[in-house]
Amino acid sequence: MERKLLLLGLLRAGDSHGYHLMEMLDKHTGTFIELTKPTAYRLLEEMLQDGWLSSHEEKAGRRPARRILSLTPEGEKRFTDMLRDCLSYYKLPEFRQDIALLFLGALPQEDVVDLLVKRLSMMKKIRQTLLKSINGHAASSVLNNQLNHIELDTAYTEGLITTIKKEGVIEHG
Amino acid sequence: MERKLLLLGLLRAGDSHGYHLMEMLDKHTGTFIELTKPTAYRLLEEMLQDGWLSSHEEKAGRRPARRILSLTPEGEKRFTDMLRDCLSYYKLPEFRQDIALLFLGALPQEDVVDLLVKRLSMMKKIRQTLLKSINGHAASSVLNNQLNHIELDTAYTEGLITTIKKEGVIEHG
DNA sequence: CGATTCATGTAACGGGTTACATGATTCG
DNA sequence: CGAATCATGTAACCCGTTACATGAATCG
Repeated sequence: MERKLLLLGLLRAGDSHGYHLMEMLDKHTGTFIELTKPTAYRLLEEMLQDGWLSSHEEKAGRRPARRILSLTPEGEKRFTDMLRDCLSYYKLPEFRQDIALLFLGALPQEDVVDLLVKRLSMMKKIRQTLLKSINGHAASSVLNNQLNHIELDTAYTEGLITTIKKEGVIEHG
Repeated sequence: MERKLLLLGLLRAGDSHGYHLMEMLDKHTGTFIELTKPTAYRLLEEMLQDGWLSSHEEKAGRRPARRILSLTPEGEKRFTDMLRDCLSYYKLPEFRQDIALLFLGALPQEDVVDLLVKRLSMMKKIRQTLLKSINGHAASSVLNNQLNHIELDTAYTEGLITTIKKEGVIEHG
């Protein structure tokens, strides 16, 4: 599972605790990965149970104690195993958003254009935030690939809009 | 939710029953959408409960009875509402598979190349099946967009491989 | 002194999958 | 007669989210 891989990968760079890991992810990957606190804490807890991680409490000043996590040798092994599995595997991500495009004929043409324009503007916002997180970023190669994907969708949507304006909605199914 | 939209959209074209809907999806969208039987039956059941659909039993020959489903006016309304929502919304799909690319430095260079080559071959298989389902297909515009996405990833991965061969693994994080 | 940050989590729910259960019908 | 097709579903589980709970420390 990729999220465990991610957490283990971060811990490989140095011991850390849940809160700090989440901080790193927010900055590091931006929109790239969505991983919420409850999920992260649960995954870490699981990996502790399974012996992939060890922990000790650390009191810095009078703050609430941190649970510092470290990779165990077992965890290190699992990391490389999972890494090999993930690297050699590919799956086309699901483009659920495209489902709606199958039914353009169900709405008046002008409405379709308006709605697609809204969709376009969302894309452009996302593109902007992606661009920001790319600047001077370690993982910029991966993020650049994402940028290319969103630009592909943008071009596709723009094409759809102009086609619809010219030739009307194409009926599917 | 896009899957309900999809089922409603299919039912808009004519009354049908669960099994038949699943058949249409298998042929129609190929790899495009993954929707398993239990999910489909549950979604249909929910929409029946909510009055978006009505049903009647139909005994064809001596086969097990079919539950024929029809859109109600309520269902028709929900369909267009959801369609508008989905059309005007965009979200970048999550590329979880890219997580592994953040940690290429953790493996020997030759291994990374081998693993990425495997990944490439999976991409090419997926591309092939996509190409097949595009031929003479109603939803070919959307499928073509998907094809472009997979070709983008292919090119990216090929680029990675040649870079690694030339310059070694780029360290992240 | 109120808001934000640091730091931990739990509870409840949503959405989806795999594997299992059932049983008649038709095809080879 | 055995396998595939037609047709319905349930049970158990996995993965993930939102919203909530707690509480000290620091900042403005």
